[in-house]
Parts: sequence; structure tokens; C-alpha cells
Amino acid sequence: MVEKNAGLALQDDETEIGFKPLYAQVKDQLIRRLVDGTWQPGMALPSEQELARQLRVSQGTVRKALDAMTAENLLVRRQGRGTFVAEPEDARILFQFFRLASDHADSGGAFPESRLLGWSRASADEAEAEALSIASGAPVCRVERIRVLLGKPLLAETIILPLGIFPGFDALDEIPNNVYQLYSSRWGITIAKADERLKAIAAGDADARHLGCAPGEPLLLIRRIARDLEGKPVELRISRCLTRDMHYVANLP
Amino acid sequence: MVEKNAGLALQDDETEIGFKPLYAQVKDQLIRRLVDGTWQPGMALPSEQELARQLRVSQGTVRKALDAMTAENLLVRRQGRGTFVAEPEDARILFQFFRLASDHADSGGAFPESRLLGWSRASADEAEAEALSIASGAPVCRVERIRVLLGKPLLAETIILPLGIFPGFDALDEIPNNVYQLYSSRWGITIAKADERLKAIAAGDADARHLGCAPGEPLLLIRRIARDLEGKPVELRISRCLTRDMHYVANLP
DNA sequence: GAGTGGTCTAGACCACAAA
DNA sequence: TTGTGGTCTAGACCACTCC
Repeated sequence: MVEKNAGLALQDDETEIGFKPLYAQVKDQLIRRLVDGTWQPGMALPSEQELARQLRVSQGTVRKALDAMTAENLLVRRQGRGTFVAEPEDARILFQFFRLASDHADSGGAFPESRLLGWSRASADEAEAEALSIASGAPVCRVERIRVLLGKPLLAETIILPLGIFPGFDALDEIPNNVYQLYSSRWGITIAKADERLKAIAAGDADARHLGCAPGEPLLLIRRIARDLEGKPVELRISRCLTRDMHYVANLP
Repeated sequence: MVEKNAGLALQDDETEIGFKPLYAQVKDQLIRRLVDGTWQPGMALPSEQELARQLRVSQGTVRKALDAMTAENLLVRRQGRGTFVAEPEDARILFQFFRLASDHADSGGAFPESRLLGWSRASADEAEAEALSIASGAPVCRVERIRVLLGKPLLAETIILPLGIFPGFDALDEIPNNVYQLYSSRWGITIAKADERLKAIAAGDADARHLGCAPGEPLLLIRRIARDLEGKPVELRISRCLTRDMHYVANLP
């Protein structure tokens, strides 16, 4: 009765080690359609029944793949409406990637404003190349800006982007506040997840000037590597944060 | 054919707003048995079939509850063996709750040693009471210790425990390295999750002396609220970390 | 009313572990 | 061989949304 896992138009690795459950293969197929732009942010996917027919698997298997992708914030499911590709709107990006909050009352979910200091083409140094899995010396664009919340300088950040992945970024006329939305609309790149490393450092002269604090004041250093749908690192971001009245929030697990 | 959700020996809140899916009710039941000690760390649960019979639901519904609990690190499932209550062994606690790593080669998964400075009974101050959801002035035990990795002082930490939850803690003769294991074995309390808040601060004189750094050196301040199976805060821990050669790891999401 | 996702069930076969 | 969890299927009913 139950059909043998025969791949069903899915790439079947029946080799000893390369086995994947059907629902994982389905998930890979669906992610492929996100990567190649078949389904763009905001669009509705076909219904579960329809996907099941197309992929020749049961609805339950499709559901398991969709549920996993929903848990990873790639999709949004709405009962009675359908399943949609997640969009990089401010509210979601803020919630998912911005972990700084006020010590006192919740900062109301305001997206911090940006004061651009400049951006320019450069060559990746050793550390940047390592973090982004590109060749040392490869062309990148470095963006420097100050993030401001409620009129107060909050952090200084440097964004390093490989120009091989974001061609023409260095020639932009301006850079919006929500860059992840720009990555999506202009280059079709979705930031799916990120790893962060945190340290405490002393403020240098430049950061002190920009943030309005004394040189030597303790700052929270955040080094973020952001990854696309396939897990490839596409952005390196280094932030120096004033945490006198703010804190970084982490949940375990 | 399908039986109406009638609670099935589960507490049924069919009131307008209080509805819960069956699998969530099953999960609540299972967690209750963890809380009341029916199933202790390391023990095997009954099989899915058996649980399904006992609770008068289908195996699939039981599975959904077990999968959710496994995702929360409350259970461990082993194919062909069974489902077991997760234990607070060093390796897991290290992986789940210790987010500091060396900047260079992985620190090999070594559990940091502890150098105890002392512990004593005290009264909760405003901030501690607020964090632990207890009355201001309620009895607590404060533990001070230095964590050491590979012979080098890594961080100074203060653990604040409500004596209402851990009676007799202040009268202990000694305190082991892995306190979460002690909470479990001595008081039957499982640390299920924790929230952390991070800041950068300047080292005070005492911390500088203990950590072997200069006063004013930037330290990473971590304030952890650890919660039991029911989400109630049971431990407050404040760590001041030297992050010259270390960093804190966070994953988004 | 038609279509969607959300829940629940029942039963099959598979991979794995232990006796 | 027996029993376990892991996967997959098929079909039912429900709650919700939109026409």
C-alpha cells in the first residue's frame, strides 16, 4: 500500500549515506523555488492539496515540510487564507534580528533610525574574508552608520557586503534604513538566519565621538554573520553599542 | 468517526476562550508527570502506543506532544530504545546554557571549573525580588564564585536562589560545579529554559582583583533568569565575564 | 458555499536496538 | 524475534476567510 520512497521526481539519493526523509526532500524543493524566485515575498503558495498533487506525496508530508519552514520564519500560514512567503517588513526584521531593548519600559517596537556616515568599495581583509567565505582581497562594500533610537545615539555599525553577491551596491545613491528589505527587492536575497558573537570592548575615539560617550567607555561589540536561504554567509555586520540604558536579549534555548 | 474533543480525562476548558488542542492538553499532562516526579530524569517513558491507550487519544497526537517536548530539551528520543526524560548532565547543560567560547580553537567542550568565594543567607533586594517574582526582603541564598577555564579566570558570578524554593540551600556543606544537577537531585527542580540580558560594564575593584584584570576594563555582564518546567523563575545569576579572548554566542532566530 | 489551513485518527512499513 | 521510535499515507471533521 505504502509506496516505496522512490524519489518521486525528487532527486533520490538512495546511496547508503545520502538518505533523506521525503518531507526533507519536499522542503528542499520548496526552498529551491524560493531561491530561484518562483515564489517571491508576499506571494501565496499553492494549497497543501495542490502541492501534494504536484509533488506526488501525501498532504501530511507537505504539511510537515511547510510547518518546518514556518518555524524558520520562511513562510507565514494563515488559517482560511493560505500559506505565504514571509516578507522582510520592519516589524518582523525588528523582532527577529534586533535584540537590543531598553532597560526600562519596552521601547515600543520602534525601528531605530540610521545616520549614514558613508559607504565605499574596498578589499576584504583577512578577518572579513574568513567570515564571509570569500577570497582575501575580494571586493566588498563597507557601510558605516549610526543607529539612533528616540533621538539618542545607540550604536555605531559597519556593514561589510561582498560585491560578488551584491553587484553595484557601492554605486547606490542612498541606503535605506531596513537594508534586508533592499537585499530582497534589489538582489532577490533573503536573510534567513544569523549568528552573532558578543564581547565587551572599550570605546575608541571615533566611536566615542559618534556615540557621544567618553573614550574607554565599555561598549557591547556584536559581530553578526547573516546567511541566505541556503546558509551561505552574505553579510558581515559589526556593531558597537552603548548599553548604559539598554541590554541585549538572548533566550536559552 | 472522529470523536469530538471531549477532554478525555483531561481537564477540558470548553469555555469560549480557554480552548486548547488535544496535543497541547496531552503535553500539559506529560509535563505534570515530570513536575510531580512520576517520571524522573533518565527514566524511560511508556511507549507511544501505551501512552495513547492511557490517555485515550491516537498515537499521532501523543507523538506531536512528545516531539514538542523533545524540541524543548525536556525529553530525549532514541529510535529502537524509547523516550527518556532528559538529564542535567554536564555535556547537555554546557551546550544548552553556557554560551561562552574561545575566540580561537573551540574550547573542546570543557566544563569551566569553579572557585567558590562563599555563600550565605540574605534578604532579596528590590531588583532580585522583581526578577524572581518573590517579595522584596524574602530570604535568599547568594553564592559567589569564580569560573575558571584552562587555568585562567573567566568570569565572576553571583547566584541568587529563593530559599522558599530551595529550602536548606544556605546550610549546604559544599556546592558542586554543576548546580543544575544539584537542583534536580536534591529539590527535584528542572531548569527548562532561561532568559539572558547582556550589557558591557567596567570592572569594579573586586571583580578586577578576582579576574586578574585592571579596574575599569570592559566586562560582559550577563543577567540570567532560569525557569523551571512551568516557566516560574527559580534562579537569578549575574556574571561578569572577561571577553578579551572569549565571546558570547547567539543564534538568530 | 467553496476553499484554506488546523487537528485528529487509523493503519502501514521502515530502521534500529536489545534480548 | 520483539518492541521501539521514524516516516508516510489516507481520510475525516473543524475553524476560519472570502465570495
